Amino acid sequence: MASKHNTIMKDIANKIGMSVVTVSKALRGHPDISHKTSQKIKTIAKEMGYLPNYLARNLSARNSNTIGVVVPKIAHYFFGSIIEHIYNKAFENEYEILLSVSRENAKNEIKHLQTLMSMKVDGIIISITQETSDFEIFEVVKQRGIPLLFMDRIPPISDVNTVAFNDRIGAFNAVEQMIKVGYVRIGHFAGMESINIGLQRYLGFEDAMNKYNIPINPDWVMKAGFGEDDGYNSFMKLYSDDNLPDAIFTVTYPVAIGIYKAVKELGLKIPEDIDVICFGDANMQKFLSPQLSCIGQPTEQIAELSMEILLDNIRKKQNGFSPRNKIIETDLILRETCINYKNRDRILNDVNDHNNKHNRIVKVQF
Amino acid sequence: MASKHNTIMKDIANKIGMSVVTVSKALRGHPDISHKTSQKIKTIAKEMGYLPNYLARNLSARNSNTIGVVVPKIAHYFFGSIIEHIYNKAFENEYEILLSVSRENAKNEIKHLQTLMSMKVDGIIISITQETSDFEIFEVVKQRGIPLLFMDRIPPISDVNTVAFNDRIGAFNAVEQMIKVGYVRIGHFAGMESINIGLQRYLGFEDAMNKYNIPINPDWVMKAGFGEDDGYNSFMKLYSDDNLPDAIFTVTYPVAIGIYKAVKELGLKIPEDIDVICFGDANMQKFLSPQLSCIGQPTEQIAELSMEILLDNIRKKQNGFSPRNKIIETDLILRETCINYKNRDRILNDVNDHNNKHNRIVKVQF
DNA sequence: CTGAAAGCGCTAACAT
DNA sequence: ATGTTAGCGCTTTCAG
Repeated sequence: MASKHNTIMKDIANKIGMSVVTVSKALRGHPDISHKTSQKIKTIAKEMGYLPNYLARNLSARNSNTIGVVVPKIAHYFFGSIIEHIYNKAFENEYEILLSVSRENAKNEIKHLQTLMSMKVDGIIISITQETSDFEIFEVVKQRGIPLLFMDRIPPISDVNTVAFNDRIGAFNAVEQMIKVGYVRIGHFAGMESINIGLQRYLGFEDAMNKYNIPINPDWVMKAGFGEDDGYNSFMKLYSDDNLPDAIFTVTYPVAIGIYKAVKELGLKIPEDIDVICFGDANMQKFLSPQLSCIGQPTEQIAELSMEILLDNIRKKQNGFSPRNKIIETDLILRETCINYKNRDRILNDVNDHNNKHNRIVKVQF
Repeated sequence: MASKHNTIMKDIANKIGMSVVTVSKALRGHPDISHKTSQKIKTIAKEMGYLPNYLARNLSARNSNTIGVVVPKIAHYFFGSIIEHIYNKAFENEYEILLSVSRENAKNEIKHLQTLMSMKVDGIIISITQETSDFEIFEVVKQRGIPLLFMDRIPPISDVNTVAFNDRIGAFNAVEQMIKVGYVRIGHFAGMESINIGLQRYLGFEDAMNKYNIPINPDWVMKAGFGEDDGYNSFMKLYSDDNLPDAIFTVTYPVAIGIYKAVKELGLKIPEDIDVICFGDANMQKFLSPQLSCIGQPTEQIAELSMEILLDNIRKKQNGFSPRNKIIETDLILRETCINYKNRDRILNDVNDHNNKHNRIVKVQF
């Protein structure tokens, strides 16, 4: 530290002939100190370019005014957007954010959580990776008394704060939309079931299919990951098996993008050859051709609510705080996919077929 | 801290009847300690769920093994991608990343820089906001002896590390491509000139126009920001003035997206009514319709090089380190825009006109 | 209103 | 090979 300029409290204290304690108190606006000396000290501090040493401050004060955030990805509209909102909320409340990116890797996730604990953050907001299956680390966090909140991606453990979207209803709405448009041959590119968003979205899909008495073709339910590659590969698989459904509901928008990519390569057309709707909105979807319809997740809402609950937990953790679990509703955003029959005749045939076989009426809106 | 489980070194020391110092050394693999006791201590530490307190460690060791990163945005492919690569590099080198997002706000930027200094980071990588015009804070960082590196967005100050793309040549290549395709009526949606990427890309535009002796129409040079809104508004302005060029080179891809949006709303067509090429690549561009051609920036390269230089600076700062300035070349990525004439006859007329007037030959490749 | 004493958890320098 | 001493910069008692 060969720097000219690294004022500490002691320097200020020496300069004005007072003690370090007085300086410390004055700088923090402690009522002990008279307004006059307080002002004087603050002025001098500014003149001398004083900056507090948070390591020392936090070590001694045993709180850091810092909250840790762990997300699986960052080059991704959903998380990018959430993080910006978390920052805003943190700023308002004079908290710092320590951001970690696990890159969908459970080992990284553990490492990051340990680091955050070692940095003595006041609380943690986390969206777990798609592969997280060992939940012990979360127990450790809890046992250490660090307020913890799971956001969007939630592990099956109890007694923790959670804020999630209503994935099941959202998925249901998407699939119901497909059915209302007239589709019967419906596929679902799903995520892992080990994670809530994978499972719940699958269940929503199932709910809708069941409600309309449409049998689920297991060949068309591809359980993979949440990424573009997963969508691409799943689609290619079905295509090469010559076993394409008419429309696909995807668990995330990158998966849908993967389908767009495959479709483009294969010289197919959306929605004529295959129609698509996805869970999750992103800025770019309205620029796709055709514009991708989706289930929109209000990211600002999840970010703000998560922060509010966590901050509340931090403030009240001494006097007993019971974990809260919140669900946020999603929006059905209709753009240019899954809004129209793609092949009136074939669909009519399919539907008639289906209705004959299943003694159940699917209405088609043309 | 009403937690059951917050082992500190002292607890370990007590348990095995040794001193805290021995534990500290053992845990860090200090050669002082015999392999045997070292192993023993490590085992016990693990059993007791010991996690180091970084605040204490860093306060006493006066280095934090942490580097601060400040970026203007995060819900943005370019920065998202860079950050992921920075994380990878940091991991390899056992560094932590403290990530701050300024949200294009110079005040936030200053605040974040102060926080990072207060947190005693070992070094800082920063991409400044589009509005940063007061560079004093960077001097403060330098004076404090904290290694500093500017990445991509660089202020006009000397004696600091910088890693940037060759914006001028990149822009030149984009505009030359437009000219080769046959455009003469070329506009540029530029950024602020106060920041290097704004200025350099403008200069590259100018270089190309000059090389081919095409006069620059100042009405078509819109100097605004780097966002989608800027592109949208600029385009709407030109449109409502009934003064559209044939093709536009944009300073960033969000600006181009803004044009796509305006074009869609106005019922115009790309590239028939207006052609576009932009600086900066993003995952989504190949899904736009038409696919947007651009100048690609190798994000992995800039991230890795930045980290390497910064780490080198950190290691050598005691024994004198001279700031390094690196330039990375860009790629011209041709997709579906600016690859073809949009109106052969008109362009031929334009070009003939132009050649007659300027005694210079622009070749059109049909 | 101000300050002296003690300590946060850890590490570096110097013994032993 | 292990321990003692001192201190990182700050905050929290508790006396004055």
